[in-house]
Order: sequence, then structure tokens, then C-alpha cells
Amino acid sequence: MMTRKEYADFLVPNIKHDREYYEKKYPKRNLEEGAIVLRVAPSPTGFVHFGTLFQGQLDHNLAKNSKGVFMLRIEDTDQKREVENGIEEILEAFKFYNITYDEGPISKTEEKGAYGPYIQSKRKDIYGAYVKDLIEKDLAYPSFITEEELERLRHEQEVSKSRIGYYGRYAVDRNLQMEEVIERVKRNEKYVIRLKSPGNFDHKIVFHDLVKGKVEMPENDIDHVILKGDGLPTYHFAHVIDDHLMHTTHITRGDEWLSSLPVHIQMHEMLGFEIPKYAHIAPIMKEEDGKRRKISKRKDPEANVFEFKKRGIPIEAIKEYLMTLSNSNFESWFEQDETKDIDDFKITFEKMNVAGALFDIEKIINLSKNFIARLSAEEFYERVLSWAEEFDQPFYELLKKEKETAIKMLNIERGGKKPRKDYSAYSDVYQNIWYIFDEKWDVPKEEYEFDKINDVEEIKKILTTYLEKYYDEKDDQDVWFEKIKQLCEELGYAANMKDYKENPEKYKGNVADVSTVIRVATTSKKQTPNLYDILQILGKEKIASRFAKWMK
RNA sequence: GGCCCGUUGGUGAAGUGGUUGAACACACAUGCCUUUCACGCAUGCAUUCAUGGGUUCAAAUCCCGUACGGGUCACCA
Repeated sequence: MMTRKEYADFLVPNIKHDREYYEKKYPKRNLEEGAIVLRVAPSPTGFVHFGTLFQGQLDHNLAKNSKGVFMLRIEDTDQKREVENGIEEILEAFKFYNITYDEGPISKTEEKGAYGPYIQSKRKDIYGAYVKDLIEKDLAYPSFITEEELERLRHEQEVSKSRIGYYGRYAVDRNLQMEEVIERVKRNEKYVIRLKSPGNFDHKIVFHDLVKGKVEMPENDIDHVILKGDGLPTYHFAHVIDDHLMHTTHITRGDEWLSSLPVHIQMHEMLGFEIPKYAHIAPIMKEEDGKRRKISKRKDPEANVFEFKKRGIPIEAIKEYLMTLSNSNFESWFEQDETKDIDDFKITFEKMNVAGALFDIEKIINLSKNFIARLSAEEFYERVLSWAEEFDQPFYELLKKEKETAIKMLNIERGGKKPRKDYSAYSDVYQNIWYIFDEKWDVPKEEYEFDKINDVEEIKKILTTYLEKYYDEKDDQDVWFEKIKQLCEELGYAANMKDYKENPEKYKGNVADVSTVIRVATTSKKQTPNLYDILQILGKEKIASRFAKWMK
């Protein structure tokens, strides 16, 4: 006959330390009053999800503003779903988005912080210690029931319209005698460890969630698996143990977890742990066929944070968006002074929306446009350059070679109170500036976007007259435009729009039409930033050679 | 099906019983400015807060029912 201690050791063998050891190893944190401890805990099961970033940003902000601690923990207890490089991708994403954590893995083998390991698969001994403690106290038991049997039970319950699950009279293994268990284990039968739930479904528990407010739910009476057949814990158990030992004060997580709150509370109680505060965050939604659903890794490319990097949307824009989703009053706070550090905004749980917001790429693009417009030409250039290095190699080479021209081009109508807002991402740049580079300047005549004036003789006349009689590199913009007007008058076009609108029949056309001819001849496009600036960047020689195509 | 959570314009939302004639931002539309585009400026865009009932002198705000949407009921997180 075994003692309960020996029994626990028999069921969960090779555990080096006991519960007391770990309790002592991870003492209470010495933090300031009001400091909160949070963690983001993604699973390495694929690309990094937008929601993970959202939560990371949120937790980081909350921890920073309370002088608390923000941790990154990797929840890799599902070996079947784990993907190669999953952990590295998470680390990389946090690094790229510049969301820094105080504790957590910094590579697959290294980590920082005194409450680790921060990768769950490395915490097996810890979970084992606590499972054994529960078994000793007869609060957990081995269960031999197979998946097929469980499936049958489920079916039975469905037919009899009973509540589904392994609980109460259905939880037959909870009554197994020690002798029988030992016998079956020795016969090599597979088993898991289940919680011996003391709950009663007819009893209600009332809980206060930081986001959802008061929540009332039935007590948990299901004997959930806490240790799986592979020796790793389930999420429920790992969460309770880890957040207890890491002294997490506030659990932020997606609201899909709300319904398992009763289990988690129960586990805390059974283990004698203090219950942390919970904040169940609404997921980011997506609309499809008039229906809303959670944004999904599989169906929605924009759920992958890498997509924004690839598209060249500044991380600052993404972060602003995330902040707005967290607390909508962020926007007006930030508007007052867009140079301030967004981390200084204090997010509060109270202001978080209880319902899931629809993902809005238009809003992100708008934020991105505004952010890019505020950048100096030099900084914008550097950002585009490093983006191109990774995603558009030929453009990268060109930018490097033609740095000065590129910066001049990016600088048009930049700075000042009302900057241009025509770049929504780094990937927009090439299509807007390519024509300034001689290397790219080889446009077939049919691609020129001449508009109202498209008669070759007339074009030739305008260009020739302009170049020979009016164009002077040294003119400032006002003089330059005066001369364009003079050109118009000489050739029978209205020099200003008002005159033209009053008496359109008196003129061949107007100053806009004439400007368009010059614009198209130099850039091939009828829509460009300020023509004067473009002509200045090119210089007389290049202008002349570009005009030449039409002057033969 | 059981158990939970939610519902204010196309979108994010403000709103916590009475100056709400429902802020603000994005999107959209129109106009102005203008050498094109972009910017900027102006105007418009929910006669009403899913819906039915109730409480109240007064409801988007409080209560109840209904509908719809979402989540969960795994040895996945």
C-alpha cells in the first residue's frame, strides 16, 4: 500500500522539486504601490497575429505607466500545432514593432528575468510539482478514459439532452481505487491527470471583470484535464501555475477565455493561490458576407503582422491604431501634440470597449499617411531605403545611387503646417517618383498622359516657346509662374482661371492646360506634385532632353 | 442544445437619468481654393441609439422580455 505521497510520485514520476521549493524560488515581487504585472502569452502556432500585437502593446503600456512589469511568455504546450520558427517569429515581431518586455525569452535559448523559464515546455518540473501536490491532497486523479469513450459519452449526453462534459456521475474515473490505478498503470495503460472538481453547477459565482464588468456564471463541475498524456499541462493549468509563480497581477486575454473563468478561479482556490484580476478583451473582428467574425489567421492576410511590414506601413501608424482600439480617447490626446510619445498615454481598462471592433484598414492608411507626412525627407528616405532593401531590391539600388535626387523628390511640399499626404506606405513611393530618375526615364510616346492639348504640333509649339523664351533655372516659383502666364498669353491661352471661366470662347484653353503639357512632357504623368519643384530637381539640361522627344 | 458576452450612422466611437438639436475621427458626397494631384477650408451624411414593454416629470443611459450577432462546451491555446 502506497502513501498518497508515493502514489503521486508514482503517477507523476521524475519530478525533481516540490511545491514548496518553487514557492520559495519565486518570491513575491518587490514593486511600488499600484504597480501591475502583466504578460502576453502567445503560442508559436503560426504567424504572429494582430491580436497578439494588440495585447502586447496594451500590456506594455499598462506596465510602463504603473511602473510594473511586462513579460512575454511562450505557451508551447501543444506540440502538435507548433510550427517551426514559431518562437523566433514572435520574438522578431515584438522586436520589429518595438514592444519591449521586461522579462521573457530573447532568443530560443536565452531569456531575461528572474521568474523564468518563460517558455512553458521548459517548465515541466514546475507543473509536475503542483500536480503531485493536488494528487496528494486528493484534488486530482488519473483518468484512463480514451478519446473514443469520451466521444461516446458526449453523444449519449447529447441524445439525453444532458449537459456535455466529464463531470459528476459521468466522471467515473474519479472513483477509481488506488490499487486498480496502480495495476492499470503497470499494465501500461495511458492516462491523464484530471482535476477533482468540487464545484456545483447549480451554484453561481459572481465575478468582476475589468473590461466586462460584473459576470455571473455557474460554478465549474467538470473534471478538466490538467496534465495531458504527453506530460505537458493544459492551458488552464499552465495559466494558473505560471501566473501565480510569476506574480502576474492582471490577466489580459481574449474574451474567448471568459467561459473558462470558473475553472480558473476554482483552480486558484484549490491550489490556495490568490486570484489575480482578469481583463477579457474583445477580439478584433472582420466582416464577411454581412456577418462579423473574429479576424482569423487562416482567412485574413491582414491578421498577420508581417503583412504591414511588407506593405511598408510605419510601425508608428499601427501602434496609433492599436492605441485607438484600446482607448478611443487616445486620438484626441495625441492630436494635441503628435510629437509626443504614445507610451505616455495611460490606457485604462474602464475605457476599453466590451464589444469587438471591426478591423479598419482605411483608418490605418489614414494614420500612416499622416505619420509619413510629418517625417523629414531624410528620415522618410532612410525608412523607404531599409524597406526596399528587404522587399524591392532594384528600387533599393536605385535609391542608394540617387540618394540626393530621391530626397529632393520626397521633400516636395513636405514640412510646414500643411504637408502633402500622398504616401500611405513605403511601398507607394516608387510609383510616385520613378520618373525623376534618368535610369527609369524611357517612356514610349503612347504612355504620355497628354490631356486636353494632345495635338503634336501644338505640344511642340508650347514646349519650344517655353524652353527658348521663358524658362530660366534661376527663377523662383513666383517668377516661374508669371512666365508660364506670359507663355499662355503669347499663345492665346487664358493666363488665369477666372478669365477663362468667364469667357471660355475667347481662348484656346487655359493655364492649366498649358501646365499640363509641360508636366506631361517632363514626367509623362498628368498628376504630379508641384511642377516647379520637379523642374528644379531635373535642371535645364534634363528638361531639354525630355522635351526633345516632342520637338523633332 | 446548455452556459456566457454583446448590440449608438458605412467604420472606430463619445455618452454613466435632464444645455444631446447624439461629440470627435475615418470613409463617402458636394462646393471653395488651386498649374494637375495631394493638402487645406466649408457643407452634407443616425429625426434617433437592435426591438417590444416597463420605471420616471424626464431614458441612448435603469429594469424585464424578444430578435440578431459573438464566444464556449478538447489530452488547442
